[in-house]
Amino acid sequence: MNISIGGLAGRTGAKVQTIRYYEQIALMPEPQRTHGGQRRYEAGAVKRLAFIRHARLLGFSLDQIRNLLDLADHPGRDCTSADSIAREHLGAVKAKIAALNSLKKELTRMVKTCSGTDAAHCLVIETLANHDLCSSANHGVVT
Amino acid sequence: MNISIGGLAGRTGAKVQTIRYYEQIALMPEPQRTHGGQRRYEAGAVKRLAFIRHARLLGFSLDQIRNLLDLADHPGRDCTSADSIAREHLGAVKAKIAALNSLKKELTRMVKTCSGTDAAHCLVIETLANHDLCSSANHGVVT
DNA sequence: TCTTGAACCTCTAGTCACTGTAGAGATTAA
DNA sequence: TTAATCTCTACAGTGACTAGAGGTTCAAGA
Repeated sequence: MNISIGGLAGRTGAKVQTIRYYEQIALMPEPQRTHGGQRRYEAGAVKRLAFIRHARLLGFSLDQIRNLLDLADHPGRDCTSADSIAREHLGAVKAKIAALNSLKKELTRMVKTCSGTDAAHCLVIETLANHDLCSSANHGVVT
Repeated sequence: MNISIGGLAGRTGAKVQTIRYYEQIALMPEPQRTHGGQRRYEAGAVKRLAFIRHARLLGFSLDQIRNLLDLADHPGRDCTSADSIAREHLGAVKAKIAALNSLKKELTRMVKTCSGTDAAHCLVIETLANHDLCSSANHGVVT
């Protein structure tokens, strides 16, 4: 193996800077260096980074990923906490979907009725200015 | 009127620090001050801040809100751009919902089959380690 | 009028997960 | 050998706030 940081980036889809960042926050271990100071990675690094990127794509936070990696590094350990991290995240995703759906409804109502004339009679602006025109108790999402 | 920053916060649900932040980025105008230097707000400030908070609840960015406020300040102007800001935002919300739904599917599959034993056979960890076990082409969301 | 304590002030730094830049040095292919 | 490409460190910036330190002002009660 012994690939450069660019090679690792190419293999995993992560950016070079992102890899260095992961090393900085100790999510990736410090690799060996060449005589000239450049990083050289083993096969294990590709696996680990792929794990991280995949978990990021699924929306896990780096802190959650840190815990998941810790578990992955110790195969004998009880995996209940991995399960609960995933369940917790699933719950958050579901909540976000619900909030966004209520948002969508509101926005659709706002947009549908805009006649596109002057701002004085624009429903978009009017709705925003006047909370009563809106059914939003609280969408609970700030995107 | 002539209320303090705390009074304004109480009336709108914004935090005191947030109001000062909005002033700093020129989203809220600089209010009058008491002899001792404390902020005192007129009724217009309550309206404007309510507009901002409402728009934030609906997920608009501060930049979008800046544009919307500009339109609200000029009632004679054409409101097409307000409409298009709202439409654009609606599109983003819809896209996010779609991405989160595909995420939810994936996570549900991951979580459902976890037997809760040791990490060596944990599907959560296995799925993350092995991209092939996962149907995610790209969920497109990083939450 | 004086005292008290809650609310206010400014300023700075931190959050999350990166991304981008500058200027210098290392490596590789022709 | 030289040019092109890659990599290095260090730091600033993103969005939308939030938190804290350390000091000042205001309004209400005695």
